[in-house]
Amino acid sequence: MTEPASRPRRSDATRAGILRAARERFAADGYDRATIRAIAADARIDPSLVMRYYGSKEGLFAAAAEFDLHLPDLTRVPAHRLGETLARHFLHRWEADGTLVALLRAAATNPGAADRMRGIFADQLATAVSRTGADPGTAARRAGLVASQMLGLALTRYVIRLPPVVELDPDELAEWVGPTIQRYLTQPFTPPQASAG
Amino acid sequence: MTEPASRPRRSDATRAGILRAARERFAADGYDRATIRAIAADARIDPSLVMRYYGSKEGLFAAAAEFDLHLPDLTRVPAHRLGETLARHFLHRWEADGTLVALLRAAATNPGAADRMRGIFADQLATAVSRTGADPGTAARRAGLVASQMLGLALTRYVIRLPPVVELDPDELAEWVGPTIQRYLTQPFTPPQASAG
DNA sequence: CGCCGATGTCAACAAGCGTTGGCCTACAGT
DNA sequence: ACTGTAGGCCAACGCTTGTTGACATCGGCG
Repeated sequence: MTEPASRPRRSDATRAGILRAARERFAADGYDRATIRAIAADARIDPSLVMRYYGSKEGLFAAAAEFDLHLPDLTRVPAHRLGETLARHFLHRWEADGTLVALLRAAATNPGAADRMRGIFADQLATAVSRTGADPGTAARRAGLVASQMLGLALTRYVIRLPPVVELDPDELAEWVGPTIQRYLTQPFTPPQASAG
Repeated sequence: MTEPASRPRRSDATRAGILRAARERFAADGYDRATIRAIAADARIDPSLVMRYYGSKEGLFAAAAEFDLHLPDLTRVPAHRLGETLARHFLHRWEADGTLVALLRAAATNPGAADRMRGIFADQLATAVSRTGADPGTAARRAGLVASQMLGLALTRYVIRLPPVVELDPDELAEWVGPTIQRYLTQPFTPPQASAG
């Protein structure tokens, strides 16, 4: 299946350039406002080449929005540090790679992007959470709650840029958010609703 | 300033219809994909009327994205129930009015919408938080953390539609998220980093 | 050299967009 | 009944978009 590296095609650099420009544009502008023409201009090639190599704008986005959370093996993390570990990992990952921001911006208006976002969190986050030893019946919900906080952080910090969230540095954010994640992962379901009356 | 109600203009119904259709379209499609033509079709009028009444697409959005969180007076809420109260209020408010979702979707790609979002949280949420008796020096950061969780919930539930977050009902969500908000509002800053070293 | 596929450019297409100005219609004031 | 005006529709504009197909250029191979 994997072709032998015998023929490093001369166009590989062009392909890669298009992909890099596409990621930047999608991250900065979202799916609709990022135009093929602008991406091609950034990569200093003709727009029609984008079509040749990626078929369509949708195809280009699909290639540009490939994203791996690179989640660590949570079975090797002490149970009481799961929250902090995850929070730190997410922040570190996002600061280094804008792809998630591109995907997030696009997911707000593009159904395909939203679908891919759901896939990432089902395949990667929910899977990792289910390996923490959490009750399998609750793992998906716990992963959803974790996603709500971590994506909310990405949204307010990188997309909407709420000043207080932008100004806090990653370490401070992890200290605040870590315990939240920890509780979503470990607190028993149906919490004491004692005072209900 | 406020004109006497002497002249209930015949076009008021049209204006309102445009606004209603605009809110729905902006909420469903975001700023770019929501077209004036589609909004006009929903309201069963001609696209040019939208221009007559709201000047431009930007103007229409500005009118459609007017949003009041209607936050309760937090000084009247017992200190230990602030988190639960706020979480419940947000969820209730969003289930009833799609305007915030419209603003959220648009804010992902439209700078003006993001600006308005920042304004809402500075003017309404940060103000309310600062009245809880929190240290004025930390109130803005606390409000930012609250926003990160609540907007993350809105994002995953209404925009990306992560299944586990969609399936939980508002009461369950409030039980999970309430304590998070409570901690963001009340936990002292520079939390004990005892175990370091 | 002469061929040929891979690589890249150019010009144009049809469609959709926000926006504009002219024209028709109905109603209030006299 | 006549007229002015507010409310509404229609057709078109200029522009940008994704996408396409014809044409140029390069680089290895006979």
